[in-house]
Amino acid sequence: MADVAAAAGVSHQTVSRVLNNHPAVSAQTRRRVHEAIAGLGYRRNVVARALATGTSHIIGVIVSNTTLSGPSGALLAIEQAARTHDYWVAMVGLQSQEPSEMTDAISHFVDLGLDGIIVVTNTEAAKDAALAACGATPTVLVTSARTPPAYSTVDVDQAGGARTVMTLLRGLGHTRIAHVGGPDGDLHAAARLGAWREGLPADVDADALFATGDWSSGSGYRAAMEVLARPALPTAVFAANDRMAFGVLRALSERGLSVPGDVSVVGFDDIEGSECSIPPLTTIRQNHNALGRAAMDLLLEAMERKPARSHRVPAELIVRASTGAARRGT
Amino acid sequence: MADVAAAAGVSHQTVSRVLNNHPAVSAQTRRRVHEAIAGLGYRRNVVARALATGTSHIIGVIVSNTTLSGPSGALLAIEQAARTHDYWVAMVGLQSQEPSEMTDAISHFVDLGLDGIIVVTNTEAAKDAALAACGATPTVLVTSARTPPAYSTVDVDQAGGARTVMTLLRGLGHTRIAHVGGPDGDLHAAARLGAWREGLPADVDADALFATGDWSSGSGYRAAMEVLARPALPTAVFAANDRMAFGVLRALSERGLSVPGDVSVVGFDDIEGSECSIPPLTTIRQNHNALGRAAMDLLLEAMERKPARSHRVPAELIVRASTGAARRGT
DNA sequence: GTCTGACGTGTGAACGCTAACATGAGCAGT
DNA sequence: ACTGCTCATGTTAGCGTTCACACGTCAGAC
Repeated sequence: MADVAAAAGVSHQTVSRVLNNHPAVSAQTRRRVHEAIAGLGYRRNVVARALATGTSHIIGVIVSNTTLSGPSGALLAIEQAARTHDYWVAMVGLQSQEPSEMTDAISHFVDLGLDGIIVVTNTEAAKDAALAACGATPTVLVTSARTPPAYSTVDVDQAGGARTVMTLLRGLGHTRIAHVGGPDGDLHAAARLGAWREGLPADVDADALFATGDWSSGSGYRAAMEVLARPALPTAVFAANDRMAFGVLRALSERGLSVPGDVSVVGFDDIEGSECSIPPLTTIRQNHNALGRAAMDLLLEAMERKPARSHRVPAELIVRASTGAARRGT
Repeated sequence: MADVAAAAGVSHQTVSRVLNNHPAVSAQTRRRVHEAIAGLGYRRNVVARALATGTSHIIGVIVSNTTLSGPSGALLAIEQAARTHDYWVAMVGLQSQEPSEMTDAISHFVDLGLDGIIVVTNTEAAKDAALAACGATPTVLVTSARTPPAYSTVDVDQAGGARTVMTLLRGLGHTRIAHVGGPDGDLHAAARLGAWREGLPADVDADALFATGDWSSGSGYRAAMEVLARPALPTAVFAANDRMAFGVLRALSERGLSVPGDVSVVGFDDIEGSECSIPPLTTIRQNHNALGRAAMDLLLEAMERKPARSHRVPAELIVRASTGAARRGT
């Protein structure tokens, strides 16, 4: 910067003013400085600027379970939204459910002097660890967990999406609707499970229609096989995510049951490939881009010390060929 | 830091030495400083340290097309590998194929004073833009592109994987093997296409057995429908990725052709869900973790100014139910 | 003609750390 | 007793910005 100042015949402070678009610089000086910058190929040192201002224009994003399409889609959408606001993203993908890993990641981000942090998490424990560690750094959570009112949150309307599924299936005449749920402790799994149970007729034995998976397609296959081995066959299966729904489709296929003729199947997420399963899968689409934009907007508000608020992104039902009317008499 | 120094009754420099595990500090002083640090809850300012040392312990990762499972899997694996070496990751997901977007991202990373950059890209243009912008910052490319010898590269052995597929199919007696290729300009698509063409018997008309997609399952479906509409049916289809293979499976199912009875199908990537397609998909597994570890190792070497070298991660054939012997007489 | 204010610019310190050198104590060898 | 070495620690000067303030200059008002 000193070189630029010398080349333009001004002080380093004037160069700084030009760089920051400070109004009190004459047009002529401004031009001379710009020429000197271009001539010397000068680039401002971002680290020194961060040290002097205490602001880095970088936000941190922490995602809990990156092997899933949901969190990783959210990460990428957030990064995209951040960049449209001229923020850059540092990220950590947690490998375990250990709260300590979350704590370490957050406190490193705080040390780094990041302008803000967005935490994408699906468990209460991870959320609590994040809030305990984030201190005064503006933080937004992408989660379905309840949070103290001081923190903004964003999530896709999980329960609403799941209720839409149940409304669709009930409207098609289904009553014995099985559910392949996600893992215990996962808040999305819990929200989808809750909506399923509430959408079931009161006289149906929910426990007999329920099995649990770990989000993987293999676990969906096994869960479906387990349910199909029980006395009363379901007429529809609502899987808590598309991958498990793939496993359900395969299980039904192997058992010689047609979809949707014998059994209807619904998933959740609308991942790539759902439109080309056999048959194409009815599912709930999560709008990651809207989620990412909302998270970034709320973080910007938090950085301006505006009051926290929460935003819920609606889920969209995508009806494909895997759902049809319930068979009479079953 | 001055407070800690005062509390421990030493100079700030001694505190710095303790923090950096400098040997020339007596055990007693070291203990007193540690106590003072704990007592005051002191945390070192990472930005100031970066300014003083010129090193940030952060690496940048740029991924070209984050909507695909490959690049996003690579990103997450790299992040994981980086953290085991005590490096943190700043990331950018490019939204377009514009070289200028790559250039902007890289030059911002350079400005940021990152210790190194890893670029995950599948196109020549993006690779060239990256190399033009990275300057003196150590850079490793995750790509199949040819690069100047000054740069280390890592990739999964695309051609080798695709050759394995052809060997398998030929061994099962297939000769009319169709290929659903990836988009033009994509280097992975080109490598897989090349291996397919070379693995075909000389007297088979390759053009009649080829169609192109854009990696999406829908495009795989359309490409398969196009090939199936031609006079001579293939006995096997090799799709350039699993998602397009899903589309192929659906197309075959709708045309009433059984898999693998009438037609065998092979994909590439082994994405989640491939084990539960109908039928489960034979495919090539890409080891993202090995890729990420190798990329990080090479970057560490580059940061130490060691000579560049390249590493190729082997691809693994996963045989599932979608492949079987070719029908006699077809 | 002096005062006032706005405007453009320069000066010094500060941000919080580390690198390089300086200092001083302790000890062994001559 | 003096030299020379090692070891532990302190002192000073940066790293490259921005911030707070001081300083001129010029216009307009009285």
